[in-house]
Amino acid sequence: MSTQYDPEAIELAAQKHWDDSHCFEVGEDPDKEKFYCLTMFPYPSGKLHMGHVRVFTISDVIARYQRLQGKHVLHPMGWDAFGMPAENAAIKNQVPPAKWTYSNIEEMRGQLNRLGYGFDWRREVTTCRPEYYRWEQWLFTRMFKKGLVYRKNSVVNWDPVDQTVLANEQVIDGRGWRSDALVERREIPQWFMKITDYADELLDELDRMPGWPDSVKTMQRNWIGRSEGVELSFDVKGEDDPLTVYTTRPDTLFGVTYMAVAAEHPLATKAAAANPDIAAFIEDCQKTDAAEATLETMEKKGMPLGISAIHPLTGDEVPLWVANFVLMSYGTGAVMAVPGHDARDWEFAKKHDLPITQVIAPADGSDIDIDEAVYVDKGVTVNSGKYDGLDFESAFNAIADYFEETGRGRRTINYRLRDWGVSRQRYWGTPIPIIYCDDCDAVPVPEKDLPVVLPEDVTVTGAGSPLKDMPEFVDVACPNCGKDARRETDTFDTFVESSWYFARYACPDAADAMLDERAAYWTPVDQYTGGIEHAILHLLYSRFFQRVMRDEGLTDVSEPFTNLLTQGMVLKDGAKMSKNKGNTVDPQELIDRYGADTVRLFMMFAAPPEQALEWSDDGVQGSFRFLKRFWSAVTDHVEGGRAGDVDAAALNDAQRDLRRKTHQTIAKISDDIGRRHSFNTAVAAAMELLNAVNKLDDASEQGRAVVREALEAVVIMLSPMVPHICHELWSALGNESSLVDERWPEVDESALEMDLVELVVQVNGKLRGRVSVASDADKDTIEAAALGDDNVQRFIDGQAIRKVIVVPRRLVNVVV
RNA sequence: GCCCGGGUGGCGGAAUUGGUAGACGCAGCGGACUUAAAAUCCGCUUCGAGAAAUCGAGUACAGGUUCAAGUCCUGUUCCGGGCACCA
Repeated sequence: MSTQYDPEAIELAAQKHWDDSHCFEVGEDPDKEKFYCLTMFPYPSGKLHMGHVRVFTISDVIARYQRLQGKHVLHPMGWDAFGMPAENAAIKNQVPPAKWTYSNIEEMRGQLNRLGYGFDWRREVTTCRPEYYRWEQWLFTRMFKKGLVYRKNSVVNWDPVDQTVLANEQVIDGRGWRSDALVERREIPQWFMKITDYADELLDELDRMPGWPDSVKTMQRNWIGRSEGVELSFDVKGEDDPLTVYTTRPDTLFGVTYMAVAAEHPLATKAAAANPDIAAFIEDCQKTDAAEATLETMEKKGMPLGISAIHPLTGDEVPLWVANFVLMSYGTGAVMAVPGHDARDWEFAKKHDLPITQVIAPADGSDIDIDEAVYVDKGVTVNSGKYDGLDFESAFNAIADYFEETGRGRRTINYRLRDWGVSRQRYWGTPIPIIYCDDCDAVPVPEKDLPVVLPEDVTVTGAGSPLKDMPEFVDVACPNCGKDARRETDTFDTFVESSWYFARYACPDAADAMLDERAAYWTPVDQYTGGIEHAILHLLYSRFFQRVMRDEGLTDVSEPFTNLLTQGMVLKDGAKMSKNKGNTVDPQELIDRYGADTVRLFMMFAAPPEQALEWSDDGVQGSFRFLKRFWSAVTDHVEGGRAGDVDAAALNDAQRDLRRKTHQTIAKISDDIGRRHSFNTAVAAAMELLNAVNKLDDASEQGRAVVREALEAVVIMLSPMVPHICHELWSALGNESSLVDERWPEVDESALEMDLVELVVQVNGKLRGRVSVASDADKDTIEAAALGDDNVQRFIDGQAIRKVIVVPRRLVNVVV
């Protein structure tokens, strides 16, 4: 064999071997323990970027590791193929989105193969294909029949110049990205899915998901935002209907000094009709984009409506304001303001000179000045009439009881979570399978007429969906009454496609059903890997869809992803790699120069998977250098012929030390990959072992035997990260088998035993010496040895020893 | 603004359950090999003092708990992710 490490030759040979043996194509085998390893599928944007390489390598490492553990591993790949970039490319280059997308997929599939990922390509799923999206349309019509979808008006960003709806991403500093016009909020009818019907289940189940990071579970809990509160009615002077507000702090009710409604609220609309200033203010409120971050960070503005509500307990008049920070989409679109005990209300009251009343006092009796600082903690009620002197819970219950008894309010549970708006005014997406008839209203497309196929031969101009100008698409007979009717031209949010693709991989060719019995074998996903940026939306929508599919009888599984790994971004010069910033590194160039294994190794070694990874050209060099050392360590060894087996009883000290290191390393790497997903430390441990192998200059029979044992272990254990070089070295070591069919090495506990251990000795917590003691030495022996150290005695310096703390096999701390 | 992370040598990072701060690698410095360069190999490498032994300081900042804190607690600060139409 060649002594020169030639990555391209060995990588192409290894890839050919995997292809020819079809080793990554898996069927269902009920006798084997299955492991479904999945990565978030990519949007086919053109070429692979470093973020892709990172996430797919992590996933491939886990998949290959689990296979070496003897599991039956499914590792599929597909394409999240609908989305805005295809339309943007279409406008720019005059290429139909479909054509652009399919050619990107071809390019990227080739790159994935060159990186040596062990995907089962027979299961490839492409979401823009009718065979895929027809089932999503089908499920939507089932949800329609169950009342799980509905249509209502909701807010979009409107570009008044381009006369088109903009995504939040297309709004830059409140202006349209092409027209530069000030964006307006506008309401249009859109379809919604009732994810709120599942809010409690989605929330409660988080407590039983040990395989997810706590941070993601916390984010989802906060996003769902379940709160227990009270709905209260305030009479409004001159109005028949009362104004209803929701509060989680009814204990502060006596502190209400004003109320505020959203700009879209009917009371505001009514007041605007009579007052041009208010009308102007409301119009001004519309001149902003719809993103919550914008609303929350912009200057809090408001205006009195000139009408008053009546405080339900005191009978006082409370002025009504319209304010830009009240959201029509949350709660009732109106809030009661308690400036003494709510930070935002306090600031607003200060600014507009509204009264601030203290109605809660600190429970510890300390004094506060409510004019100086807001007090938001729970405490004891004051200035609250007959409700004075109550703690939070008593006040909450007393006031809630009063409102329920008088029929003016009720205890209620509120969610921050809103129903999922799935309509998009875009072309390149799944057509929403609805037909509008003047007589029958919105009618779902019957199952026999599915899929509603998206025409692919179109010209995209950027001014609205081209579907609107295609009578052959739009004009259709009502499935109910046969009258002339119009097809919906909006398409689904692309999150709909990504909310169930993981299940479809189990049975991508199922022609008669969304899922078949193969899904029961493979789902749920055992290990899901993807970007932390998907911590809420994609992962929550998928959990919702899984339950919708369950309730449709398609599966018994409720939670789609048992274990979740969220990987960090790839940065260069401290910023995310992106075309905009011009700081991208093309993975293909590095593959051409160093080979796929070097790129994979650097990705795994440079940072733990959850953290951001700082790109380093020098670091890539280092990974390449390591692989060259690895290559020559093995090829040098096999030049001496195949070494025999280890005879543990015949080893000298140096041989025993290396063998101990080998088995310590097996234990460490197994734990690092299998449990901790700490790939960087696993690689470091393999490097250390290889350094130790290179230091042992011993051509004796047992010397070569312990080296072979170490090298074989390293070859197997590094193979998930650098599969090609390991494939080649495995056969170089004289093995007939294919490495992918091997088993992970086992720890020989007897090799780990040690006679002596080194302990650290501290005096008052500071390191002052080291002692070697027998590994089974008792506390007194250890103490005596520690006190016998010269430097330790120097620091004790005759002072009285107050305490000696002995931590077995670690340290001794002498407290004087 | 709100929610979730993170901050450790010149750099990426390690320290897994509160117990030796800096594993492993990069860069740098010194040496070997070479006519020379590249490649490779060996040694040193947190900062300060010292010939050395060793000592002092040190994990964003300010406090606290503990025999012992990078790790736990309180407050601050900076950076990143998400905020419902980017994917």
